[in-house]
Amino acid sequence: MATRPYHHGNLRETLLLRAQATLRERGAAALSLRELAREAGVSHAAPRRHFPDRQALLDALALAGFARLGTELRSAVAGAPEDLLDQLRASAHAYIGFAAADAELHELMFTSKHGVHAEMIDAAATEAFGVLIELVLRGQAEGALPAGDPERVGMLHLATMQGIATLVASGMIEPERVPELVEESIAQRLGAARAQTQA
Amino acid sequence: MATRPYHHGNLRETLLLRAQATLRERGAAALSLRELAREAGVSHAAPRRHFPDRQALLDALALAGFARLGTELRSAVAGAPEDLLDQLRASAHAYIGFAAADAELHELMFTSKHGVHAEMIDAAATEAFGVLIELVLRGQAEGALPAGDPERVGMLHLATMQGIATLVASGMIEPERVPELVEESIAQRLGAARAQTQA
DNA sequence: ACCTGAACACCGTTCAAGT
DNA sequence: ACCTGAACACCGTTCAAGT
Repeated sequence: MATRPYHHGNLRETLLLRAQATLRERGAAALSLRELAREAGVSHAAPRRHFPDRQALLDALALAGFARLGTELRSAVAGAPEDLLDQLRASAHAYIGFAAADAELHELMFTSKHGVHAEMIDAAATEAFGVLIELVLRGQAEGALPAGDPERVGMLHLATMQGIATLVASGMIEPERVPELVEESIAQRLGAARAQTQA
Repeated sequence: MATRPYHHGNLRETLLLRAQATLRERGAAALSLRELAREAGVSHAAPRRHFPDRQALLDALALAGFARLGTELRSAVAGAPEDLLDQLRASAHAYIGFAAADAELHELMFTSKHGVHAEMIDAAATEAFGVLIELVLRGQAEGALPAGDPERVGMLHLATMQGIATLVASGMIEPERVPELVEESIAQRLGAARAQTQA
């Protein structure tokens, strides 16, 4: 019979995987280092080598969340037709869908107090949102989106997606209404660009 | 010498007030029913009459938050010139300012799991956002804002404010950049309306 | 109607000690 | 380098009992 070795060998990943499942199923409040340790079959103090405290675990979850969000945004855009409109739409639904499917994770990703890891998480977020910013840049180059500081126009678009996602998660927007909100948002930006070029 | 009476007489309000301060100063994670009870000079089980569990306290805080947000939005609009643009600007900054000054409360207000009190909180949110929706309606009547389902146009505006607020709170938007984002947002909506009427 | 006190089962965090 | 076990100080929640 194989006895469990003293060194787990893969504890960090094991803890992180279980934590992701718990977060999704029972929320961030239900996350406990001790319970995760129990589930991994190690002592309650073992996680400490990998996550010095509870916040470190939450931050690691947020970080992994941004990595996955980035992947999903990229593949949504890659899977859509070449058309700018289709890609804007696809990325919007990918973003809002991510937040709806993993509301607790999404909340964690945008919480105000990451403390020590704030910089790392900010960098991951910037990386994840890179696709959206690129899309906006392309739209501006085509004259389809409003001109002006690309960072500003991109951030505004991002904020709108973020806002819709949060309002859906908090129950203030019914999921069925998401498509028309996305359409309205895109239509208004295109309209604003048209008004600019006609001025 | 006056001895503390057996009945506190005002325990619920006392707990709520202290909780608001703690939330602002040390965050939601630091909120403990036992500590609040200690600070109020009652036994640790006393809060139970007023807040059956911790979530009930958090929900009460969210509810009070929406009430205050509604007040601040209304007074911001009331304090601005008659001009639609000025009022849109004023309400936007009031909203984002509220979230910046009370990031933890704002987070709590839009969390995904209010559970039992979700309906009550939704109603409070709708009430608080009433002013914004009225503003949008007026803008549509003047032809200054895009036409179409007022709920949709209003929700989109709301979502944008919400998104900017969240991104500021999470450190992804520097506070100094808020004014230009607000201006860009308003300008794009006005532009979209112009493009509509010219079509 | 409102509050107390004891009890239960959980936490996060720390640290000397083991492998 | 990684994990254990005991210890400490905290929780939320429950409930019989007091005023």
